[in-house]
Amino acid sequence: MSKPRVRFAPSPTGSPHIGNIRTAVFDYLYARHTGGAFILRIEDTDRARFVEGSLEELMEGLRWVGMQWDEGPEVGGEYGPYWQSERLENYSKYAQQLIDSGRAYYCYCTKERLEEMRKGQEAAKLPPGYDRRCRALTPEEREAAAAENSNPVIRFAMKREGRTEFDDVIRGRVGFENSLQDDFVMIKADGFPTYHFAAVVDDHLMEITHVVRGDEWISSAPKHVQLYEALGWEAPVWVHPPLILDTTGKKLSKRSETQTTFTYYREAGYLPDAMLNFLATMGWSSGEDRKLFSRAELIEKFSFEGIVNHPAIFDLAKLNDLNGEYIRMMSVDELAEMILPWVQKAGYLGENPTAKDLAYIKEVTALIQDRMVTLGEAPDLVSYFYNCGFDYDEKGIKKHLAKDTTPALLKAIISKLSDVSDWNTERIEAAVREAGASVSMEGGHVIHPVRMSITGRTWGPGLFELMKIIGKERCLTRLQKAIDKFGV
RNA sequence: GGCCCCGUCGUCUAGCGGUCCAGGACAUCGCCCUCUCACGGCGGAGAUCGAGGGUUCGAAUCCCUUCGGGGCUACCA
Repeated sequence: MSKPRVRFAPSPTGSPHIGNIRTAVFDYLYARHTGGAFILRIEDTDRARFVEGSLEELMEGLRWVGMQWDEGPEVGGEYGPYWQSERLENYSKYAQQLIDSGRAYYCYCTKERLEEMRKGQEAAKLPPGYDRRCRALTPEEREAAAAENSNPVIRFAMKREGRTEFDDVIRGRVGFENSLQDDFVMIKADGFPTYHFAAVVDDHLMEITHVVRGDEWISSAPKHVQLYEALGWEAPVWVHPPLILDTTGKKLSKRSETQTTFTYYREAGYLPDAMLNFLATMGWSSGEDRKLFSRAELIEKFSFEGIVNHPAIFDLAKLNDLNGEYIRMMSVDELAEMILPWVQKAGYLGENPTAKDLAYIKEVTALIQDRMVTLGEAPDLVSYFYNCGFDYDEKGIKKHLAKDTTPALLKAIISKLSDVSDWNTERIEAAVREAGASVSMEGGHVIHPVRMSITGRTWGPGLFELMKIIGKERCLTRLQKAIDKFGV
């Protein structure tokens, strides 16, 4: 048997959707697992909904998670073009073939008539659908209709009797009553094909072996199955993974509270591997009690059979947990490198950091690594290592600085610290504790005021480690500043 | 409304007739570590497997019914 060929076929109608990307993950994993081809095909058949730049955003997103397609835009391939808008001849050719064989027909009904018809059906509580008025026109009737409407659409003549059944890898055997099916439009009045027709023609021409698409498509699968039949083509294997739902249990949409734009997660500082891990394990399970999977493991273990048959609710908390895990798995050097652009964007470092800057950011990174969930948090976590003009936490001031014991304590600490010549954590700690003891204070009572003075915060990395990195001079300055500011 | 799909802790899931009075992970709570916050370690609470009937010596696992949720129902994908 030849190698599988799967395709991810998005429409460039807006920012890539996280649900679609999850489907792409399944495509990608399956292709890599089997050594098959992962194809990117652009379904730009709806000219009205086309959004400039969305294809670029999508490709950038796919590459960001490391899902490079083997055929498609920018990489080419033997089955191109990979834009449906450039494959129009194919659709008219096969549409004509279907008309000739009696399985498709021109429909001259106007939108107005269609709307009226629908209203009537609604009022009569009948299932909506085209009434097939143009399905069996006599030559005379056709001529008359053509005179009225010179821009007919082409409809597919669905079977009127029996059932259309097919096997879905995830659902098993699924069947639909033919009498309930609609004679859908294959070619629109503007000459462009609809999804149903274009996808079938292209999947066949591109020799797609497995059609993987969201569950929302399963009810239109009979159209596709009948199309394959009518064209005399062998249908692909159908795979309809369940949808991803928002926290209210509805299909993810722009209206959902959950961020549905894939790009958002990249910009928020989630890691590609964490994202891949998260997406892959939402709706798919290897059967093991495990949450961390490397890309290689995912590829090795993936199978369609492991896809569950029920929808999953998008859980940000889980993504956050995974991202934290991936951040902690990185070496300090790697992490520092990833953090760098964020710190630069925040203005803490310039375009061309010096070797000293780089060494410094590594030291800082080591201290914040365990506390970081997303890269996007880096600027905040890192701020007081660069910026001396920070604000002080209000509650912290009340609790640790606005006390009459504060000035004496901080003065004692400045004095002790000034004598430290070898600025390392042991010496700093000793000095701070000794200074505290000299004014009869210890533990948190001395450490918290110092932390507040030096970072403006009540929490953070170990005080002495952080002081070591910030340096003696800046520490002393900040302590003095706190005395001036909060000393009574 | 009609058609189709789905239904195990709050969430993601394991489970394929007995080893399950249901396991793991996230979230949550408590304890330990500790200068705080994290990390880490330990522990707790949390699912009568949507409900009701069968089948069977035995069911989360098989069958039927029922309820609930979702998807589709365009000259959008």
